[in-house]
Amino acid sequence: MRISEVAKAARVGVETVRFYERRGLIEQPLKPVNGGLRCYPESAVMQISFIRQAQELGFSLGEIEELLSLKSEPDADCSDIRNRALNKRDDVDLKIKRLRQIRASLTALIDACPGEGALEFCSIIEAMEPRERNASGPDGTQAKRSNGES
Amino acid sequence: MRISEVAKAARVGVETVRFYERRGLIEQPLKPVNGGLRCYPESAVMQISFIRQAQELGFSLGEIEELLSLKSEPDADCSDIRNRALNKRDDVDLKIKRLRQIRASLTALIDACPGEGALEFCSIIEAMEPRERNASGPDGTQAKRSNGES
DNA sequence: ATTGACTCCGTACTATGGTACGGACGTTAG
DNA sequence: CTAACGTCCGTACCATAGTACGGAGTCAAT
Repeated sequence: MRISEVAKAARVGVETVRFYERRGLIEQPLKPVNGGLRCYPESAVMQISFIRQAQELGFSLGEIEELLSLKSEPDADCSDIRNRALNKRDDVDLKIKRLRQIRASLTALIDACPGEGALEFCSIIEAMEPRERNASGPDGTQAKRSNGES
Repeated sequence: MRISEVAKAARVGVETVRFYERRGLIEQPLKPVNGGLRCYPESAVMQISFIRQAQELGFSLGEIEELLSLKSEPDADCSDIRNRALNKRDDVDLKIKRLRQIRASLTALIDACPGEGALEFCSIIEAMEPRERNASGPDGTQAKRSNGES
């Protein structure tokens, strides 16, 4: 396959394939010795798909790299991978927990907001806006903002 | 207050305060006309705290900027803000939903993994690894791989 | 044989949210 | 008064995950 075919099949851009090669996430096929364009094995599509799937599972490219490199270590075993998945699940749990807190805060804000009228009465704004903006000089130093450029 | 005091009170770095100024998220106090260092009003701490809170609520700096600019529009009203909060809550809901799917996938992977033994038998790896790598072995693609026409 | 599409490759740029640096000032304590 | 620390400011840099570009090479069809 040519790179554009691989990219299309894996639903990424050609540049993304190259980017993954540069990152070392996928192996770049050698150019034919006689010169010419690289030929990609079908498996490249699967590899890229895997990367995208792993990203969807919340792994960063760096983590995916680690995962991938584990495979080449002869004495790595299943539990290494499993532990990573376990850790990642904990990460995901934490994220969910934090999002739930965020959601609760947003709901509180939404419920408290009258939903109409001027902003002065909007409790969301109130929650975030300090009472007064910028008073004059803190110690009365020349509050006139006529020019003041240094 | 001086910038370092503001930064400390808002629990951010001095550079972050400056960064927010550059971004236009907070107003940079004028330098005293007579020269010297900028004096920050107490409210600057609240403004920065608000930014951080809004970030925690899942708003990006760009969105926070929008929120902030809404306040200066005289005919903006409460419902604009409320709708933004509503939209953001929907975003959060979506994120939670996706994370739950991710979590389920991870759990499936974890449960299916024997948890010990060589990687060849690890179902997590299996789930992500295409059946065959590359015709010539682990990395021995080096062979002359007579560029079979692709 | 020439055109046009595709590939190869390095480099540069995008956005996001900061962090760090260096030199010139300002401020304050000894 | 001078040293040492803080501020000011522009600029450069970090990581992340790509995207874009320009010029040269390659390939297939006309």
